[in-house]
Amino acid sequence: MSSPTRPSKSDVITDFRRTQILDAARDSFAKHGMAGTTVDGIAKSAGVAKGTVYLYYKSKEEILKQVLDDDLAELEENTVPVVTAPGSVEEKIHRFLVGALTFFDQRRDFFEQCMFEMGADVRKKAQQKFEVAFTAQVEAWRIALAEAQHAGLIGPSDIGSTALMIVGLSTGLAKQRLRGWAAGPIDDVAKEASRTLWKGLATR
Amino acid sequence: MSSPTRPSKSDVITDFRRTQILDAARDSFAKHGMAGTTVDGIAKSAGVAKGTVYLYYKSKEEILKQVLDDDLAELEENTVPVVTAPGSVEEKIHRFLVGALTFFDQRRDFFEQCMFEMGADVRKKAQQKFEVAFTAQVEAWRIALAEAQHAGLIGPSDIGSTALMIVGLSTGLAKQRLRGWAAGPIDDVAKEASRTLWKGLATR
Amino acid sequence: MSSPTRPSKSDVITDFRRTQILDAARDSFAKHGMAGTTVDGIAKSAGVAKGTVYLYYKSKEEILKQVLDDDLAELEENTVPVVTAPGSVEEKIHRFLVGALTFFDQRRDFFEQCMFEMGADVRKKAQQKFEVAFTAQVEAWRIALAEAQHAGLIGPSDIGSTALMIVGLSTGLAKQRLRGWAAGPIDDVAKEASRTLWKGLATR
Amino acid sequence: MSSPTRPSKSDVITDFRRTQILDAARDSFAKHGMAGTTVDGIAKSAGVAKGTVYLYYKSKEEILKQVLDDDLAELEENTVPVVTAPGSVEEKIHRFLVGALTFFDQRRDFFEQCMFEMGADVRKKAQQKFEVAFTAQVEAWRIALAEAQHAGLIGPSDIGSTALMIVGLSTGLAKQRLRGWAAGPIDDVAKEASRTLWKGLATR
DNA sequence: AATGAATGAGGATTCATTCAT
DNA sequence: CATGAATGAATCCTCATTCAT
Repeated sequence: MSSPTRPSKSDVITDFRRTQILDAARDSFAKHGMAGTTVDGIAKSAGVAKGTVYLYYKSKEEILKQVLDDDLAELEENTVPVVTAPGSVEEKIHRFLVGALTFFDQRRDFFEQCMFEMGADVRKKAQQKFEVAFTAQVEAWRIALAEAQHAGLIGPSDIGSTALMIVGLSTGLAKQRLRGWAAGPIDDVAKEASRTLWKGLATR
Repeated sequence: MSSPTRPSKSDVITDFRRTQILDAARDSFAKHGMAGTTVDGIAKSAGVAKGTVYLYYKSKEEILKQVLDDDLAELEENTVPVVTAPGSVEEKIHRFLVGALTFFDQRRDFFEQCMFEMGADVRKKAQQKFEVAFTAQVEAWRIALAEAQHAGLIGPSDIGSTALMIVGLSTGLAKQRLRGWAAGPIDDVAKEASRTLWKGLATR
Repeated sequence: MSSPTRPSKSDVITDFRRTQILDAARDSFAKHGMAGTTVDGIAKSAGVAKGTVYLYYKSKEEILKQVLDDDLAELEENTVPVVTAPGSVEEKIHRFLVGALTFFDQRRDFFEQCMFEMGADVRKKAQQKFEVAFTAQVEAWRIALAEAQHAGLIGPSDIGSTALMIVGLSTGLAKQRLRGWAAGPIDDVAKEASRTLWKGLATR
Repeated sequence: MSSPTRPSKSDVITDFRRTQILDAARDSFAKHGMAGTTVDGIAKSAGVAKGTVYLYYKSKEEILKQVLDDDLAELEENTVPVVTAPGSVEEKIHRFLVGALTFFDQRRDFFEQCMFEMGADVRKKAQQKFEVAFTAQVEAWRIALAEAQHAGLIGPSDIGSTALMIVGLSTGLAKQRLRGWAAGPIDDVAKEASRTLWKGLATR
């Protein structure tokens, strides 16, 4: 009596396997980098045979692609809505930075090691995806800033440049933390930065 | 009438070869990444035989190390002195951003592709070097900001956080440009950002 | 109704492959020496791919080590028991020489070419193994000679020196044959030598 | 007023260089084996440039060939005359063993590592040379033993086998010492062995 | 005669991918 | 579905030899 919405058993297994493999892969990519990761290693970590990996993913690069896809989707979820959601610009900046830094803090190892290690063709695709997330962020900020400007809350700065600046700041701060060059509670960093930026942007 | 300071002919050749190889390597690293770069390819680009490469560098990784060393030294030269040099904080921020963005714009391909692709051990060393440049930048900013605060020019912000913020902003903006997600004259970006930041920091 | 002692199919395959590779390797070592032997060549002789060789042995040197191990075990089996077994000293000398010479005659090519060609570290281990075989032989002779002396069968010679002499003679004669400098039935050589030695050693 | 017998200056230099290189080579062959010896290493030890080595020897193998030639000539000088020289058979055996063992003791490292490491073609030539030395020894013994037999000093043994036996014994004992499996004063070993052999051979 | 920079053939080893079981 | 043995292309590195200076 299976309905179309109820996942079949094989669907469940497939999902399970894909997750198993993906998690193992993310781990290994994080620890050893793309080049340092072997399919054999992924398989062993995932507790399956090497051949099984190829039942679920066409190639090593496809696995990396999938890991990136998933992670970038999460990044977007963590950062775009908070800009769109109601609140003051300062609050938005604060929430945005918290979202971005939290995400990168969690994915620290992975991004530290793998973000740029893929082969030429995959890299292109991956970067297109990064760009999508990035663009979404910038776009959200453009809208939010335009509204604020229209409401007379912020001065006559260039909206586009400012949006890039905020997003760029989030990336730069995230990287400091990824590298271990800066630490401390995310909230403190976000507070300080959002206060300064807001003061720099506000009408008065 | 050669003096002891005049480089011998073999020194000249050695320098020439090392440069030849390093340039070819930087190029290939930029185009194909560390993993995608073959020693044979470097040799061919440099117009020498494979064996010759090994006369000047003992391994592929050593070449990458050297490229990084050189580039990071240049980054430091481009960014730290301008913070130390006299001028208003706004000017300093502006010059700092210009220096950093210019550097990364020039090295665009290389950093886009290679910065994080080396093997585990080399990566560690490379990151230590990155950290040196980073620390030097932050330190220069700490000093400059402390002076400005002491002179009553900037408000009661946390000096450390602010230094990290400025440096982080430079990295983040640089990356946008490396990825091709943002373009336009460096000077415009730097002007906009330095103005906003200064307004956010200034006493009044 | 398979019992636990029945080798699994994969065990059989593993054994088969290892033997296949080892035989091909022994051959190649014999024909071309360690340096002149390529893994590719071994693989081709064994009828497998290069990579397969590395599934069963982790390096070329390990293969050589294994060949040596096997052969030395055989040498010991061929020479030590015959000294321990009952019989007159003359008979023992005779059987001992026959055992040693037969062994070397069979392994002629291998020993002719490879015995000393391995890398510094492997060589050390190999020689330790040679020493084990050698020591076992000498020890067996010490015991046999001491018994004979105690029984008043042989004169007051130095047991240790005599043991070394017998073993040394076997090696020396074997080498003559390996090199092709001396031929003829093993039995004749052994008879003549054992007679002379026995006369030299006997009480009267 | 140079005479044809007076070596020209360039002859002296040539001789000097060849000796320099040969000594360095013998050393390196002894320490690292044929495969482990690099022409660069030989050159450095000899204090000349790599190219210079090729002015005096056509190839690495030729150097090895020369080292072997020299050493085997020395071996022959140390062993054959003492058999031919007047004296009792026991004395001859004793002197012969002393000569052979002394030679190998001195050349220990070299023979330990190199004797069998050359490429197929060189090996053939080298072994022909070994055979010459070997044959000379056996021949000398044949003559000496025939004389002794004719003089009624030794029993009705087979002269040929006995000659091989003596020479084989010298090789075997030498190898024990090369490997470090047996030590002690050469003279003791030689005395014990010559006494036993002589007793085994003597008419009564 | 002497040098040593340059060469490039050659070989060991790794690992992504396939496929018979 | 799952396995893992087999494959062989790909790549780093060494070193004997040559040759312009």
